[in-house]
Amino acid sequence: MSLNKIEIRKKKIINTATKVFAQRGFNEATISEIAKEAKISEASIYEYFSTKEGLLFSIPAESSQTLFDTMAFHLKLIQGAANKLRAIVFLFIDSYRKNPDFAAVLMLYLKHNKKFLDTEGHIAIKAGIKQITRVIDQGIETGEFKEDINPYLIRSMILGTIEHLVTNWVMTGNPENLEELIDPLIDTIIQGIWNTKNDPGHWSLQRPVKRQVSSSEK
Amino acid sequence: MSLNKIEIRKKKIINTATKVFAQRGFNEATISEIAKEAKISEASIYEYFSTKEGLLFSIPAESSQTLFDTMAFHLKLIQGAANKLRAIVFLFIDSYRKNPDFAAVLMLYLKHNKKFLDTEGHIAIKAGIKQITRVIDQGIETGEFKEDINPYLIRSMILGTIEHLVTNWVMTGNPENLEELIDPLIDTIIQGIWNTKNDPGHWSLQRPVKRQVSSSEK
Amino acid sequence: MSLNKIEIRKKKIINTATKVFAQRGFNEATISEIAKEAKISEASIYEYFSTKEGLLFSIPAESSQTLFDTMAFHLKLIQGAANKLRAIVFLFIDSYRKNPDFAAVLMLYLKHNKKFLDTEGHIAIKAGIKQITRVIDQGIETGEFKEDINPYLIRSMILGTIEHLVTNWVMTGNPENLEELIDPLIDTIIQGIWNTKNDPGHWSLQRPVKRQVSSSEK
Amino acid sequence: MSLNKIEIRKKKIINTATKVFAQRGFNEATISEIAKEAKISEASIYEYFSTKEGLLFSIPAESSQTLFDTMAFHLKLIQGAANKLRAIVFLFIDSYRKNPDFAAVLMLYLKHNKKFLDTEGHIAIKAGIKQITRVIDQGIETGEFKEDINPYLIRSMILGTIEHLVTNWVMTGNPENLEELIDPLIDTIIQGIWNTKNDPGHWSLQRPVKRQVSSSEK
DNA sequence: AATGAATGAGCGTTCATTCAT
DNA sequence: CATGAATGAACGCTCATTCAT
Repeated sequence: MSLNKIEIRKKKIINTATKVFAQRGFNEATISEIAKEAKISEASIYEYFSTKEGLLFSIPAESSQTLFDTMAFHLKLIQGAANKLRAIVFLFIDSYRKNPDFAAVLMLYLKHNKKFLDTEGHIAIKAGIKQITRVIDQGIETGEFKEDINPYLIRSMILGTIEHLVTNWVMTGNPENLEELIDPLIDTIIQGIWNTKNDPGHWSLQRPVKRQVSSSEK
Repeated sequence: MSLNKIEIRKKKIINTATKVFAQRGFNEATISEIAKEAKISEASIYEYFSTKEGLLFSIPAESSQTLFDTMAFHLKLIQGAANKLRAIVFLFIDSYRKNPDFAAVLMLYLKHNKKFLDTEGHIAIKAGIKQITRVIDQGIETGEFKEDINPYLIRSMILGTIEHLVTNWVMTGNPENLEELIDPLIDTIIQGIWNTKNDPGHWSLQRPVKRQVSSSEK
Repeated sequence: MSLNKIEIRKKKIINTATKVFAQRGFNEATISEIAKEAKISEASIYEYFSTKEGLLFSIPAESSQTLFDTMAFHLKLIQGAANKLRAIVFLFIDSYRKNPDFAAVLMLYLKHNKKFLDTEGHIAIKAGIKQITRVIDQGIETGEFKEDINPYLIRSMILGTIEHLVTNWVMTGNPENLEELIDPLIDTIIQGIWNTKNDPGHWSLQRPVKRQVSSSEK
Repeated sequence: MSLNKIEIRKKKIINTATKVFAQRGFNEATISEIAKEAKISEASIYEYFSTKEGLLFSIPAESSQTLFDTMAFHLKLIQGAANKLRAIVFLFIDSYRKNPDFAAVLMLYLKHNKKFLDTEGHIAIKAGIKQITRVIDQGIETGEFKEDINPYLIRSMILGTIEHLVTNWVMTGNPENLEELIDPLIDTIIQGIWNTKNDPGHWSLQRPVKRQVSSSEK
């Protein structure tokens, strides 16, 4: 787990770049600025990253991997597609809340960059996102969710809402308490896709289960 | 309705800029490129728009106004908050589908630009978005929607999902048939917020109403 | 003496230009600025003056002529080269003091412009300056001044000192009381060139004569 | 005394800029021209000087310092305020004659630039000029000069005349033999301020002393 | 491996000037 | 005659990137 010298320098550059990009904007930020802040020469940055955009694209690699690994780990422990979806939403939002600079870079400079699509970092993200689709598919198979729902749409609703909320948050500082929206969000979606034929009860009855998940995420 | 010569030139610049920004990206695009494409001198562009970014920020003004005016008009004709929400989603997506370059500029270069927030154009957009909140509030008041829903969240779900879908569409070309997602999207959300105490029936029963609205939107 | 409409417009442009050039600097000033201030269109300025620099070069024409005409008039009334030189210095400094914007333009933007040398305006100035040389030559001929002085040098001392003082004044505001330096300046120079062989007395003894000249200049 | 590589480059830029500004004029000259002439990239110029005007303002720093240091050195060796003033005039004119490009830049583009007043280079010049005032004050104290002369005026006469002569020279090429005006200039001024009460003799009797100073300045 | 120094390449922007009305 | 509108022609300046040490 210990990083060698090179990895440490690389990490320092990425962390500094994340911070500088988030605060000043990608285009406004300069390599010289990042170098100065990281106390590393500009030339050295180019030892590790081939271009300024390459540096930007390297930012999500690790953080995303960590998030999606954590996600995979938890999903195994949780029963039921609905509960799993809730965990996913929670983990996403929690991760962004804890890394606001990273969230800003992701939401403002990566998610809308066509060149990012062909990137290592984006592939990792796509893989992570597939976990959502898988959970939805699972929910349909087990009869938890309606048969006729469109998994791509549901996934887009989840991601889109999160992105919208987090983007608003990094841009304006609102809403201050992102986490408070997790339960209502997931409730609304689950209720919209819940298969009442198999289970006429309401999703909200299963809250206790969710609470446990929630507390285990500390 | 007829535009004078200056207004025509201004419009031509905005239209060309929209196209060029959409195709080449805001930073990659140059004023010289826009000028050449619009067959207008670079200097003339600066007669009308003080900076390149100012030109970018001027793009949404008119289109947005048109969209939100149309929206206000239709909302008056439609009964029921649920039906109104559906119309809103339809109008948004339809408008983006018909103006892909504008959609691209909005989704990729405006929505994530902090400086845009202080802009005339953004104020117009904010006013338009308030219409959504108003409809949701209305739905709660009339008992159509549950009492305990968070209007900000519901609005964010609607906008976030649309943004996510449209962004994907302008970036990758998928999904090709955005419109097909309108019904399922609105169904899912309405079902999530439908007040079953007052109306145990399902939203989906009201489809015929929606269909009419839909066809009237041509 | 009455000016026709065209001459009035021309004069207004020149006066405004003098003011704007003095306050903002020749290069920093724009034609648009002058046009706005003079409430005349930019294009109209080009009706009267072929280029921005041409406008600058047109500024001294009239003022200089007036100054040198006044000078010629007074010189005829005054007896003695020394007294005449004093009158000259007085008239120069007085004229600059009364037209600070003109003085600034002359000292800061005309006197050091090589292109100005070939100009109508400069020819007028040269003619005016010749009056100084003529007075010095006269003083030598009449035996008032030493035989071996260099008229070009004496003229340069007079002009150079005035230019230096006035330049300082327009740039910094000091010295506030330019007029107070007229007497000491002329005293020092005259004493330096006074022919003591013919008149062992001192120039300063002739003060009463100067005083009269001075009061006649009101 | 040996300059490192960077200092050499900086010096090369300043020298080239001095030449180009002198020959083409400050506004007409372009950075690209200077870069080409100095065989250094335009960007490199901006490594050392933040703006074109900053480059202009950096020109006098060194040359002025050298002149004023030389001046201070010689003034210590020379007896008598009058002799000292002569040395000062000589050193000024000699320095300009040997560096005509520098003289041109100083006379045409620096001395009349308000922004230059706040500059490092101007502060050095002011300090140098104070030496003149000091010598004049000294002359008054020792009784060499009259008690009632205005040191500021005398200093202005010396500087003004030099500036006028040098400006004429750099603009038109005349007078070709500036040095020949040194003696008459200083004679005239000294005679104008010489205290005949203490020393009824004439300044011109002291010529032999001056001659020695003069020859030591080669 | 690390960096100080150097630069190529380009772009937004400004105005003096012109022209059609 | 007067001008609103249009533009040609430059130029200063910035950085991402490279190179020599």
